[in-house]
Amino acid sequence: MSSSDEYENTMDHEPDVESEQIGAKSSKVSNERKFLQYFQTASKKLSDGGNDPQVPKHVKNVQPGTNKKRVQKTLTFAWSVIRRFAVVSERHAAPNHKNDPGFNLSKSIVPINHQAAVAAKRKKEDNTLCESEDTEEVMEIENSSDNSSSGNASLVQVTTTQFGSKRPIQSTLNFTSEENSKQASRVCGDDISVIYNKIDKLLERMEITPSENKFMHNGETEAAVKILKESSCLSDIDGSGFNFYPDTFGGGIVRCEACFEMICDSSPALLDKDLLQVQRKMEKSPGNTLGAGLEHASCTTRNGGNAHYRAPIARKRRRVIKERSMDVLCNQLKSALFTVKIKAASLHYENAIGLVHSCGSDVGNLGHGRNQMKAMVQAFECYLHKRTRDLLTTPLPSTGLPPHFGTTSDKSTPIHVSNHAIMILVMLNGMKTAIPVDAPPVYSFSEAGLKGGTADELAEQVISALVKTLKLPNNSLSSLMAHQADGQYQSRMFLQTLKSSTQGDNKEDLLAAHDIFFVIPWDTAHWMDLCMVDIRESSEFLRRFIKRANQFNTMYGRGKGHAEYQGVAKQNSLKAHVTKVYATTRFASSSFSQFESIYESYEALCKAFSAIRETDDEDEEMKYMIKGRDFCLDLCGIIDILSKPMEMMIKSQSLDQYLWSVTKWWPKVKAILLAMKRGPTGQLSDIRKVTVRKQLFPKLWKHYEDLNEEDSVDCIFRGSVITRMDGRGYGRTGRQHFQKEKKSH
DNA sequence: CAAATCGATTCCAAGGGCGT
DNA sequence: ACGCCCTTGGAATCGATTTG
Repeated sequence: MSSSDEYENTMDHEPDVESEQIGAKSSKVSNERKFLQYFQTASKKLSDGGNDPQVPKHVKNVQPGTNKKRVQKTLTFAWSVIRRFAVVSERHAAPNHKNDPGFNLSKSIVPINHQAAVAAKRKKEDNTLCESEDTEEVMEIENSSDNSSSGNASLVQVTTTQFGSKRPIQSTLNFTSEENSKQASRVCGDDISVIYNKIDKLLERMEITPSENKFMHNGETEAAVKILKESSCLSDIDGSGFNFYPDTFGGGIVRCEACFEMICDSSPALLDKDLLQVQRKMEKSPGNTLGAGLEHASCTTRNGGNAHYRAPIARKRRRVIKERSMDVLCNQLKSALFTVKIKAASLHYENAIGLVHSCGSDVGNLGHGRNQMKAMVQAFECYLHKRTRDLLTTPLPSTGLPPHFGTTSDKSTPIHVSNHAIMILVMLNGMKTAIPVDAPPVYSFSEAGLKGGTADELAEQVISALVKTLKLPNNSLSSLMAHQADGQYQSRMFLQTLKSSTQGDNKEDLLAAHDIFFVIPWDTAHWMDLCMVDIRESSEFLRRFIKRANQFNTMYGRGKGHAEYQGVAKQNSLKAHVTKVYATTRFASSSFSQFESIYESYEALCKAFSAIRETDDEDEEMKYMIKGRDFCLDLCGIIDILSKPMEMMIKSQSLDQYLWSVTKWWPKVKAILLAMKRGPTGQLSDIRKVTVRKQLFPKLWKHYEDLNEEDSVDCIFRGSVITRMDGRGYGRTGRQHFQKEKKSH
């Protein structure tokens, strides 16, 4: 956090649940992958207010070996067989282990791949009995609530006492290698009863132990035992706290969930490994057996039952941490989204985190740097692409086909690098929607030289955005119907490349250079803007007029001039629009508003000029430029003439107008323009004898009489009238001129 | 248990935009 | 032209985890 001092006093309400670092915690899973994993849940949580019952399931899915469904189907039979033997074996367990203080719930782990187990056992009997069990090491979670500085639960090894019985209580099965298990699966025998005995012992001990062990005397374990006893098949143990973990050989292991989770959580490296790999990992020496390893992952009553007693506590703690992690992640993702929305640099992600924290929300204690935002933005992007992909590949209910769509693209150079912005145009819930896809850099430099910018390369970029970025399947490309772009894309090469990549080559179409079913329409607005540029550049009249109109912005656009303009307008209670500049690089339609705002506030502008800036100097250019009668006439005329084309241009820019509507608009506009060309009627050489039609030139008509007044002092425009003298440009003001004429008469 | 490695964070500096 | 601010990449540092 860049300004941590500011927020330090709010640290009091930091929950004291644990001291583990919450946030973008690192593990074997890469940062980006983890964000992607979390993002779906997080985004769902964002959307439906956090009441997502799927969350624990999802988190669980990250762990291996929890695929219960498959097992419940295949091994229901096996479990029922085991249960049948249970009654018989009860007699065995009671006398054999009565005086066995070490006998415990660690036997809850029972391999039930029977054939493999039997074979392994047979093989084991050939060898000598394994003595390595006498001293065992139990992995145990250190209670980390007191040493919160490091915070992370660490594994410590505890040497446990020896079993009372000499013979191995749990038949340790030696199929740690794939070869052994393959060999084992070929052998079948009746020693399987040994396995059943283990389960009997387990059940028996679980029943006995609670009375002997205060730690085991909690409702959860008792309930688990009850469920386990009443189970007749594997699916019944659901909810008992024990779970079936399948292995890769079709068998599996019944484990105490809480204890196993505790082990796995404390050693994240185990998460990426499968069952046997976990086993090997947990074995300390190669000589150790699978059974011994399993025991470590089991629920155990050793150490006075402490381990199992702690496991549910640790589990609850983990769940609290997980929930907090989701909260934290949501807050962090919200901050990142906010930063994106305000179009700020990722540095401001840090500021957003600071703000969120200062508002009392939990932001964790990791993942606050701007570098973290990169991964989040990538996750956003991937998610958006997925949503777009789903939209484009899901068949519509009406047609049974995926929706047709179009693309549009344009180049842009914000600073130095030109980017090719590519968007998809598609109907979404009945609304025309433009979805951004990608913006690859146009030009690249390689050993072959400068590359990019040609028509076919641009077309390839469009295709690449669809195929590589969006990962659309190839058959979806045939739904691409059109590409909308400006002049540079109207080349045959672009169409050809795009069409052959999406819909395959069709020579007839290519020869005709167009295909009515695959079109590249030109953006109407761009086309009209080019017309406007042509008109502007070819007309000295317009250029001069724009130069004169820009004077207002120069004078009153900002600073002192702006204040004096606004002040004068307020004093005289006049309308005062903010002046604008006619930007030649921008669309003519956006610059057209300049003329309108001048028209609206011309009186205020002139008043401000007359009041403060105007001098008595007859040669002052400015007063003729902005207060001339010809300027007023031109202003009204230009607004009248251009208003219709500009209206059309603005309409054609909006997304909710169909491109081809312009074909209906243009004849009307053209008719109006032609009618304007015919009138004003009268002798144009003498402006005072020209009549203006109200319908065609509303503004000009409105002010024409005023502007024709010989003494125009009181006209609305309040400009000094300037007449043209002897074709030598602007002479004196109109008033001076008429005064002179009057004198001479 | 120490070294190595990895990841997150912070500090620093260069470069560009923009207002004065 | 100058200075301030923003952005961004890289180096340094710190802490946690893994490995030998």
